[in-house]
Amino acid sequence: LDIPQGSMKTGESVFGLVDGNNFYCSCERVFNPKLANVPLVVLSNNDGCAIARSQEAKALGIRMGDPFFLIRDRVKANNVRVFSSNYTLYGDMSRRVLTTLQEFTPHIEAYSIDESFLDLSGFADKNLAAYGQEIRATVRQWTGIPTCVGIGPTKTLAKLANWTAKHHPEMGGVCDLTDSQERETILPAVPVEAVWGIGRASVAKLAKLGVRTVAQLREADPRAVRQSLTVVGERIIQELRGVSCLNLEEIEPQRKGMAVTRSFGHAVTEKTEMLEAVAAHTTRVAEKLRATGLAAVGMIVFAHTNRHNADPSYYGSAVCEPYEATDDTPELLGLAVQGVNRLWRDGFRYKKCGVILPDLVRKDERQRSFFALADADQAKRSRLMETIDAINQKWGRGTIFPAAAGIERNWKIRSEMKSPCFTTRFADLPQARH
DNA sequence: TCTGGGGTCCTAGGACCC
DNA sequence: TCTGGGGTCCTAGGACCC
Repeated sequence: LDIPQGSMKTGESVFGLVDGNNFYCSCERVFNPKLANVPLVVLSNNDGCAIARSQEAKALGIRMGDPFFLIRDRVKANNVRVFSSNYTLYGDMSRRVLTTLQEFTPHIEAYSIDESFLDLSGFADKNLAAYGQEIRATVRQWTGIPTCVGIGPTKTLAKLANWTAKHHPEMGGVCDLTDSQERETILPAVPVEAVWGIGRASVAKLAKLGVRTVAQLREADPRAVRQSLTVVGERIIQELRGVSCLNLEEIEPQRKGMAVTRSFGHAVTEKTEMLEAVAAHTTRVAEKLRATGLAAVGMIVFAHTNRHNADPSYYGSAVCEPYEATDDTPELLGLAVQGVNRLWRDGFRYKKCGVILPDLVRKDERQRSFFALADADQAKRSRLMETIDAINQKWGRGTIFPAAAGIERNWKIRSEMKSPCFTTRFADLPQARH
């Protein structure tokens, strides 16, 4: 059986998946008790779409990704509390949850901002469901974040267990699918779209094969499924059968690409504004590079118009390459300006722009070039960048920045309903009384 | 009568995730 | 007026090599 990625193990592995409930909404509730038990949504960047909804908001029929301006009436009528996203807060709360989970097992994969896989293999003689309850209760008490815990012999089954716990409140927030008898009662009732890795397109393809439930997918012929869902689909079947194909990734692999892209708060028609925005995004992505010890081999600058309206449409992009891989802000800014000059077309109403670094290398392993700056000059530039990063670290992001990134920033995203950074800024500390 | 065999690397596009 | 942002993986096909 040709199943790359990870080694195949059977039997003794046990995975736990801890997932924050409506995570961003829960973060907002931790420091604002008035938000308990009321409908609440958190919006995407630019206050565009609903990307997190409390149970009460879900009950009102507000769906993931609903554009805010389309649900505004329902929001008003039902007094739904609305927040712009506050990633500083959510990131810090995520870190607190992770720290708490480390009390329960040393082997953790931080899978996303609100989900972690736990290796529970050594706990097989314990009552796993009871251990799951202990985890939930501790995370709740120490961080204020409610979670659900799914447990299974493979990552895919742990994910499915988590889904089950979320959809069956009577289970108390924990579902253990390590027992195959338990799986027999649950899997036939779960629709195939609940499976990790099965999206819209795969649901349609599986329907043609007559596969609608998770139990049917597990019993399906792996070769037939591979025909339409590739090796990914075949791996899912094995995982559902309890054959582990996906390992716990405790060490974050080196990332392969990096990007900073944003919509504009208002349509941009002036090239100077576009240059500012691209420069600001480039400045940010360069900081991210240095924070991770990486350097960019190339850069794609892009800008495009609004695809949702009748404005004349234009998608522009330009590829730029430095002499050698770099993490230097001024050098990347030079490339970005080149990019804008090449892609800009007068007369369009631009909606979004961004900078993508598709190929990254470790800076200390980069291929050197004859044509780059001399080493002594590079060392000076590195010290300058280190100093700027240190100042911005100490006094807050954006304390000093290249003038090219603009002062007024009329193009900036909307973020009109943002909560304070309760846990990361002294000025924003929550008050117990006024 | 009528053109080999075995590779690698790169890219675009599709699909999926949170 | 108004619709997010940042990632990963897989495959097919083209280009190229000997």
